[in-house]
Amino acid sequence: MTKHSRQRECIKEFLATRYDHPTAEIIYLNVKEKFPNLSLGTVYRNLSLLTELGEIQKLSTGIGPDRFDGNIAPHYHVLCTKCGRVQDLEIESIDHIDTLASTQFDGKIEGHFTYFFGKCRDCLENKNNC
Amino acid sequence: MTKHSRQRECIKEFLATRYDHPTAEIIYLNVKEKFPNLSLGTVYRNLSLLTELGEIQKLSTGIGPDRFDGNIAPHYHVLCTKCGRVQDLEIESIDHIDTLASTQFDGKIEGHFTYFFGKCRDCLENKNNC
DNA sequence: CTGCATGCAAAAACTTTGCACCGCC
DNA sequence: GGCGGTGCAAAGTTTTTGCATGCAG
Repeated sequence: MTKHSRQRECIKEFLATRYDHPTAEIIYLNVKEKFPNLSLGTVYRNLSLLTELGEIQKLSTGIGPDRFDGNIAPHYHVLCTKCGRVQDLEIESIDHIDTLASTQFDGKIEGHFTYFFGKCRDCLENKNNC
Repeated sequence: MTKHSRQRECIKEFLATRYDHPTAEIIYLNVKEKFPNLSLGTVYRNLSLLTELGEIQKLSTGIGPDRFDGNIAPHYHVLCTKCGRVQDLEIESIDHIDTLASTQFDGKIEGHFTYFFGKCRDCLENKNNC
C-alpha cells in the first residue's frame, strides 16, 4: 500500500523528539534542514496520512493552526489562553464520561476529545518566555 | 462601549431559533433575508463579539468551519463522524474533571471543552437525510 | 456631531490538490 | 517499469481587515 518515504520517516522522528505539539509550519521548517527541497504540501500530506494510520495525533484547538503530537499514548492537553502553549497532562482515565454520554444520546458514542484551558505557570508569573 | 446594532440583534435572534449549530455562512444566508445588504464580514465580526461577551458559544470541532450555538447553558455536543452533524447532549456535570486536571497541572485550570464523537441515529440506520 | 458598526473588497491564514517528475519495490 | 511519493505552484476554504460611509447615542 504505502511505500517507505524518507521524508515521512523524518517527520515522525522529529515529532518524537518534541513535546510542544508543533504546527505543520514548524515541522516543515525543521525537517527542511535535513531535506532542503521539502515542500509544505508534502508535510501536510504526511501528517494527514500518519494521523489516519494512528501513528501521530492531530490537535485541533480552534485557536490558530492544527498542532501535532507524536505521543499516541492516552493523555490530555492544556491550552494556555494567554500564550497559546499546549502542554501535556497525565491524568487517570476519564473514559467513564463516554458511558455517561451514551445513556443520553440516541446513537453510538465512540469517544471524546477534551482540551483543558487555563494559564500556564510561566504566564501566571508574568514571565514572557512562553 | 458597544452600540446597538440591528444586524447583531438579528444574528442573535436567529441563533436562538436554531438547534443545529449553524456555520457563519449559514447564518449569513439566513440573516441576509432580513438585511439584503448584509456582508459576511459583519457576520464574522458580530459572532466574534457575541462570543467574547459570552452571549453565544463558538464550537470549533476541527472538521470544517466553526459552528455557533445560541444556547449558553452548560451542555455538551456530539459530532457524527459520518454526516458531520452536531447534536446537543444533556448530561450531568462532568466539571469534576477540572479538579482532577488541576491536581496534575502546574498552572491554573479554568475549564475544559469536550466534544463526543460517534454516529447519530440516522447514520446508524443508513438514512441519507442527514 | 462623534464614534462604533457596516458593506465591500482585498488580503491573510491555513490547507488541499493537480501535475510532471522521481525513486522505491 | 509501475505505482506511490515528492516538489512546486495554484487554488480552495475559512476568517480577518482596511477603508469609506452610515447610523446610534
